[in-house]
Amino acid sequence: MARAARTGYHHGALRQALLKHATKLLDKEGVEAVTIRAVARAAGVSHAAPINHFETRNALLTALATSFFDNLAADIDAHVQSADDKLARVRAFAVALVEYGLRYPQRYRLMWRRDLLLPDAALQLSMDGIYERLTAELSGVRRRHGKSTHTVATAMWSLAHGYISMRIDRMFEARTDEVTGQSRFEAMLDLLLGLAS
Amino acid sequence: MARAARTGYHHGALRQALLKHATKLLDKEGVEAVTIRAVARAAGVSHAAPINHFETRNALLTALATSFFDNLAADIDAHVQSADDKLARVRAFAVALVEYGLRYPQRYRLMWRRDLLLPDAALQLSMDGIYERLTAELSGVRRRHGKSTHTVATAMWSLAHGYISMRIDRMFEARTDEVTGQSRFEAMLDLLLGLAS
DNA sequence: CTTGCCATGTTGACATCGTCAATATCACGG
DNA sequence: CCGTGATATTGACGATGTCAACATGGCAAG
Repeated sequence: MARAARTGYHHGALRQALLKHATKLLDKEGVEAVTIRAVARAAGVSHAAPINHFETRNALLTALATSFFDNLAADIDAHVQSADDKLARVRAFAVALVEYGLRYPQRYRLMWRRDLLLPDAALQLSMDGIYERLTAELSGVRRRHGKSTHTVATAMWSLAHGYISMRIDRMFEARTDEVTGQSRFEAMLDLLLGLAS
Repeated sequence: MARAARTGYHHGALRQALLKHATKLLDKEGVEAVTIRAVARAAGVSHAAPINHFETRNALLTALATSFFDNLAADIDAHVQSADDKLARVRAFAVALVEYGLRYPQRYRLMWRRDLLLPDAALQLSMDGIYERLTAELSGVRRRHGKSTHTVATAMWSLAHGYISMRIDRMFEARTDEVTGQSRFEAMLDLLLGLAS
């Protein structure tokens, strides 16, 4: 299985092709454009062919989201590894998350569309992996306050997720004063981590 | 106009009725269930009747979201007014926001579905009103750090929005240790406001 | 080498949706 | 008393997800 060329009737590697075209459609036109039929058209197969590889549209979207979580995890690892200081690793985690969200807004949105994603072991695993990376990094940092690691993790996660969501939805567009973009987020992170100057 | 009883053919107060049934449908089954036809059925009119009051489905959803933002603003005002201390008012703002989001998850989700909401002056006004309340409360609070009011506002907003979103999507479900719910969020807020014990 | 099985594709159908156009009803102002 | 404009209805169209019936052909067992 997983052949490369199509034999005329059978495609040969439809699953991969579907995921590729679905991602392209998602990035370009948003999740609404990722219909089974549109993806099938893009791959040059009949409208019902995808059902052999993804039982429903939501199953396709779930597979997509899983792959995005894995990509994000890789990005995070790369960022974190290139930081020396323990605190810098924590910041690198958050920065990687924000960068991914702002770079691929449609993917990021899909990743949290609980109403579209099926309960799925693989997806859950990929998601949990990210959160575990965060708690792992945080547990190594000394704290002056009495909050638990989970509290700090939840706070950082919420801050980053909220910031990304609002930026994607252009909520801050009209009221950015001097500081914007990455440095804006890092200033917020300083606040949370008690590093405010 | 805005009569009460239906005359047999004409409804009399369809617009109100549509919004009421749409809200009920939304709370019960999510935004996907809020179709023009379903709302029309609930109101006991034909499938195309709503078009006289809302040009498209998204226009209906936009009107819904606007009313929710107004309700939220009222909730916030009530919470904030019952606090004496300036800092307590800021905390009351955040708590009101979180309470609303967790109380009406489907409404809260819809309020941020930029892909479903039309660019609309009334909606924008209602949204902006909320953010302005936050900056107004924040500008009265003394700060030890050098961050601007906007930075703190953005941070608080992001933290609350992220927390609500993740709670709605049950992201923290599996990993809540001792502290949960409201007190969990308040602990996070302490962190951000530099009140960590 | 042959044969038959079954994963993979195709075709056609159905219900549902948003939206539009044509038509019907009726409350109210002239 | 009448007709006109706002409001409802009916019917249609194309798009969608999904299912069932059928076609194709790669591959493994004989």
